[in-house]
Amino acid sequence: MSSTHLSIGDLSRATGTKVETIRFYEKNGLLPQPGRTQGNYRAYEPAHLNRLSFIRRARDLGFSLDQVRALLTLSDDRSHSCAAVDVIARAHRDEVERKIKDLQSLKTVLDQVIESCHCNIVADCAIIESLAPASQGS
Amino acid sequence: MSSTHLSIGDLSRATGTKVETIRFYEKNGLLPQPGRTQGNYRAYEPAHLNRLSFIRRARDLGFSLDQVRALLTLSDDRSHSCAAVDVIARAHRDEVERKIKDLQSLKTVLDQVIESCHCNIVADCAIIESLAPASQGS
DNA sequence: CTTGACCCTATAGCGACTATAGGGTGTATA
DNA sequence: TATACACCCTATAGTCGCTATAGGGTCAAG
Ligand SMILES: [Zn+2]
Ligand SMILES: [Zn+2]
Ligand SMILES: [Zn+2]
Ligand SMILES: [Zn+2]
Repeated sequence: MSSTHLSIGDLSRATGTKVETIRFYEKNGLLPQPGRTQGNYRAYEPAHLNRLSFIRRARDLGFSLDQVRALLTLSDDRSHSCAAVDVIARAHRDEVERKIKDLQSLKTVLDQVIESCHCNIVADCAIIESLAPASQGS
Repeated sequence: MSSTHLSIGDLSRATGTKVETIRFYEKNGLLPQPGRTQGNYRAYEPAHLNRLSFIRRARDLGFSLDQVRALLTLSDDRSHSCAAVDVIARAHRDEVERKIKDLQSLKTVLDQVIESCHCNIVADCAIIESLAPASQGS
């Protein structure tokens, strides 16, 4: 392998991505197919590393693979308006906001349920009671 | 079907659970197999309805199916200490708490990223820049 | 007697990986 | 030179919690 080419392991180490995940991104059209060595090893260019870093960063920020694909396409069209980028980012932020709210009200209920358990045996357990619809007799 | 028996559709309507989901719970050992009618229809007892309500309530609270299975087993052993119930509930609450924190710091970053976009074209877009590792040239 | 609502099984799909089986390649060392 | 070992390859199946589809059977009403 020439010094300008990177193996899949190099990309893996450089980005903290599992090798299988990199192949998965390729199979799913997020990462373009690289050239191959004589031994059929993938031989990446630095641009591949940049692209993979982009993907991972976007994934870290919680964007879906579909959103990442869209962001990549947009980022390739450098002269295009970035309005579409903004739309994707805001949609994602709104979703994160919704999830936070959902989890917060969930936690409130869980706190109440857990707090209410001052018992010893399951028959009297307020946690179990809070799950059961009525007196169970199965 | 006798009036004391419930069809899968009855359970579905009573709990807001899709029919396929009920069969899925049965296949995965959460809901015991009911009797069958002459026409091979599932014929549920009221106890099944209670159990399904329990499952759904626990799922609404975000417990995993494994956790629900454990809670069901514990709730069947009425004389047992409820310490194990407490452990499951607290573990779940802690996880929810962690997720909230993760999403909150995620949202902070997303807010910053979105806020920083005052541009017009992708080439200058701060959102794209925040994803890219360096200047891209692929 | 046919329509239509309901039910059955079995299987595949979702998202985003992860893991396994069963091999091939390339290099360092005994 | 043998061989050990790290690394790479493909293809396929598994994870979770459903959901959807295909291709049928059952049952009551009109
Ligand atoms: Zn090249
Ligand atoms: Zn208790
Ligand atoms: Zn019965
Ligand atoms: Zn912008």
